[in-house]
Amino acid sequence: MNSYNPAKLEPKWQKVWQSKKIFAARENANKQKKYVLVEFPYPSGAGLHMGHLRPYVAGDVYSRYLRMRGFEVMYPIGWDAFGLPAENYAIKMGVHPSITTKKNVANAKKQMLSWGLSFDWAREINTTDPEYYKWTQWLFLQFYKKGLAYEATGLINWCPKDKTGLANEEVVDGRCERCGTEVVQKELRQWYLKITAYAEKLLAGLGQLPEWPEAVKKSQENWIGKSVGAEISFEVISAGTDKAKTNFLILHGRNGSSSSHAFPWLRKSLEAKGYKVQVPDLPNAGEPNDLEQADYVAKNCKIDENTVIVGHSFGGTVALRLLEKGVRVKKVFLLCTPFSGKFLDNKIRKSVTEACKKGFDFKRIKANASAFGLLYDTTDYVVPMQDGESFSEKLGAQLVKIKGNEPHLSGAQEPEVLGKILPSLKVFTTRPDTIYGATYMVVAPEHPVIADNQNNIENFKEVKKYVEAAKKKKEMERSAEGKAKTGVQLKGLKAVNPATGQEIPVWVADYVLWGYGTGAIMAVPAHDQRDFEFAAKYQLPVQCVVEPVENPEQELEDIRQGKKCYAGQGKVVNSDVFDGLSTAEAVGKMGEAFGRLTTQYKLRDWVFSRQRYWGEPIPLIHCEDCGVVPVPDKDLPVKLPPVKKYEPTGTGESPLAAIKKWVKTTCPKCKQVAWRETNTMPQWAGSSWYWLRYADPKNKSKFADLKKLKYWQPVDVYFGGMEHTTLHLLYSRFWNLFLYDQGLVTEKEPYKKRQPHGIVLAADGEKMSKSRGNVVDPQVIVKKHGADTLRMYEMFLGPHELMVSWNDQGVVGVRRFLDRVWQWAEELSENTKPQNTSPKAEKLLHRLVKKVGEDIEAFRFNTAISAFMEFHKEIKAEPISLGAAQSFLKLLYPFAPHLSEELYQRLGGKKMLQQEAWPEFNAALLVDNETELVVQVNGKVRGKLIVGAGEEESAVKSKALELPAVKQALVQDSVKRVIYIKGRLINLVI
RNA sequence: GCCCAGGUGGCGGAACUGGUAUACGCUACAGACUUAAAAUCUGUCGCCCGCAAGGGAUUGAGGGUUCGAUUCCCUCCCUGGGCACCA
Repeated sequence: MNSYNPAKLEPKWQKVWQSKKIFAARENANKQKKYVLVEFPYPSGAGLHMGHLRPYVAGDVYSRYLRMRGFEVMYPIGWDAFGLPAENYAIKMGVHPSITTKKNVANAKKQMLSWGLSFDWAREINTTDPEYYKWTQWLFLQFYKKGLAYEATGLINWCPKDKTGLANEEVVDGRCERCGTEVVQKELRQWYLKITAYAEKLLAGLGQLPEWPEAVKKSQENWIGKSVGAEISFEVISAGTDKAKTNFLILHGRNGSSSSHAFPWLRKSLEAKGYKVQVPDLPNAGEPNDLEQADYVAKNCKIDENTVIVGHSFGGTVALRLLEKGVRVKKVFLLCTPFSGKFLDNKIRKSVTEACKKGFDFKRIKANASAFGLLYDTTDYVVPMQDGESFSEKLGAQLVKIKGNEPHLSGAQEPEVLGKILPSLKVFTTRPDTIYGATYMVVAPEHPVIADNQNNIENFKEVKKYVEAAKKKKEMERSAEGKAKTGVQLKGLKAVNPATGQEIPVWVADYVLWGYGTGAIMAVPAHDQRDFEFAAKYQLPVQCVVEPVENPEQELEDIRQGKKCYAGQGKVVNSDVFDGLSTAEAVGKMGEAFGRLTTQYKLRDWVFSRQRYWGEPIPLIHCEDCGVVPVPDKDLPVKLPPVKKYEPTGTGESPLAAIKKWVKTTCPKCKQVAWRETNTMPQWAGSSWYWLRYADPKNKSKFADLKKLKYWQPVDVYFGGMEHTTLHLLYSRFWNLFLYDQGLVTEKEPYKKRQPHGIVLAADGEKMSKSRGNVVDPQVIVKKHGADTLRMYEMFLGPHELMVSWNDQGVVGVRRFLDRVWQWAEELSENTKPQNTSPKAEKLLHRLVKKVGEDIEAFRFNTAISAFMEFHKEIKAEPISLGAAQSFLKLLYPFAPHLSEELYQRLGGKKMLQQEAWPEFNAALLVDNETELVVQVNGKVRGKLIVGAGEEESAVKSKALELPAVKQALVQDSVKRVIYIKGRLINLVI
């Protein structure tokens, strides 16, 4: 008899399986498909660890099981190989990351093969392979072409150690998710993916994923952070003087007049607020001349340094000519003013185009006004948005895109315009129903209203000091201080509560975040805990406008008097015509009355560029004339050039920027000299679509063939870790939803079921780490006990989704079990006399078939393994037929494939186990005809009875009453009630 | 603070839909085999009282529903994870 020698037989079967390609997946129209996915690893120098093993083995057990159940199973694997470790190694040792990667991949693959994983290696992919990242780049360009990839300069999270920008999702507790270095804010030009455009779809999609764990869905929901409320503008005035001095000059456009468009309404609205307004009728409005009109205005209107010019369309051109002439004003608003002289409707407007062609002296213009406002209509069909962008660049002013009541902002009323031209603070609130209780306003330290009003803020020095201190505070410190709120009043500024008309103070405080909503709030101390604390500290007034409906009288009095904050729902009071409404009704009504209803998300756009070498180059070209131009499909991939130094510059430029020869290229549009984008993509890029590539990994003309995608999509089960919930899992859903909208994939949601797994801790209950010296190397276990033991113990440790502690001593339990199975089967194989399975063994086997099948489908691997052990203990001395023993091996196969395969052959199996069918169970055999029944008196166990399965209550009762223990218990009382559960128990109640 | 898991022997954990709590494995102890040890096999093994037969309490704590609760409900405590001054 041979003894069990996994070191010998495991490599043998691994070779056979590979050579016979029994794990290859094909598009087979006659079979139902199953797509089992595990997160592909980063091939690190340290090799794969226990954390990788857990999901991979789970996926393997499941895949092998499904194949035996007759499904066409795809279980693919690949390498997420861009990333910092290889790059950092390159910096240190000068070895190209691709070499390190290749070496590490070879090693990890060896490990995977040694674990007996049934991957389809023909579909292996590698994100660093140009044939792969060609399509990552191509997909990026699809985003770009749809306006979902954009370049912007802004404060971003910057890791000083890795010297690169990070996405919001990569910052954990103010530290770099990868290296733990404290993240700083840095002003940089970056590429963004507009994931916010998909916030609603990403949220709604969660509702269509019943097989996802609640925890994962909740977490994504939190991260997206939707809140419904209203945006409301509060007019801002500077104390006393300013309002009287400011005056408005409104200039109409071509074919306009003082009585056309929204001009009469605007005049009335402004005058009602106490401003002086001039709206001249300009000469030759039909075919206007900008210079002539500017002269006319200069002669006929009163203009001083407190004048705000509002120029609509061509009126804006006239306004700029006025400044060129040397007229000094306070501010100029350009409303849909043309720049290029080209129009969206392609009509000819000769006078306008000619005026544009003259160009502008922006230096002079900028010198003659202290501020510019650019208001452009998103529904305009005449003046392109591009014109607004051009002005924005030339004037250094922010372009504000609004949606007018009529296109080209030509409605009879344009409230959005009014809101913008009056100095105002916009707030977002989820409680517009409490607006009558807004007794002060707070802006974030970064809010531009502070810099804009430098001259109007009396205590500007103090404010500036506060703002600078706040900016220095790291995120960490802000939260470490807890809820202690600080702030400074902007003295000299007042806001007007649009509901009450009252003037209220404006404060700056860092409890208001620049990154959320509008960076400004209306503070309602009576009904918001944070505002209440702040008001208490700085003695600001508290005005109760909501009363709870059900609270006891005592508390109600405190709330009414503003002594207590009440943030709940209730009845609206002290709110004029809205009194008596429920807060729920009032949210909508008051939101619409004083602003507009809108929705906010916590989700931020995804910072998509990294200033590092080892990533996919962003396939864009910067041309002086054509702007940003995508690299044509035929020129993809943009390959990483060889470099001498991998070190990031640290200035915010990627190491690629130093490769002059590579950077310099020609513009695909105009063939002039142009420059390549030197940023690379984040590591998340390659994994945002990899599961699609598996369906068609060798395709040279497409990222994946739609027919093949249709067969394989969606992923049926995706095994992976909790740590990717708001990273990879969110990002890849975003890419998939986008591709779905482009008709490039067939499913809205990529993963039908998500199966998370608990992390594997060391024996000491700590995380495995080199520094703690508690790492268990899977290869050591393979060497000592074999892969089958490793796999089974890993599964046996505990429920797949819970965290478990590896215990080296525990491994032997599984090893002993496999040893016993081996002995048992060997003895059977040597027994030449055929025998019949005993009824007991037969019954237990059928139970095992049912149990193991159910457990695998529910990913309860640990209890399936217990069942094997129990079964084996029970039957090892029973007579058993060859067929029954083979069935047992079929069940064991997904867990311990090598041992099962070997023994199956020795017991006369003809095919590979993977090609055999999963055993069926006979339901009739599962029923017991005699059962052990528990006899209880008042719920306490007093004895046991063996009775027939169908036995009636009366018969069981009389048998039960005969039991001595029952008799003893019944000495003094009589049975009042009998509860009889067939096959379970009889309970005598006395 | 909010949301989501979870809390069962010395340890990892099991228990279907409310029906014998502690399956399976580890550890420990005893025995067999051995010159001896390892390996293997057999047995014992949650707690308290008891020589034993037997009895009692017990699934984080307290309360409730029920003939019966690890399981359902309420309050609280603890551990892990997520979000966190999100207006």
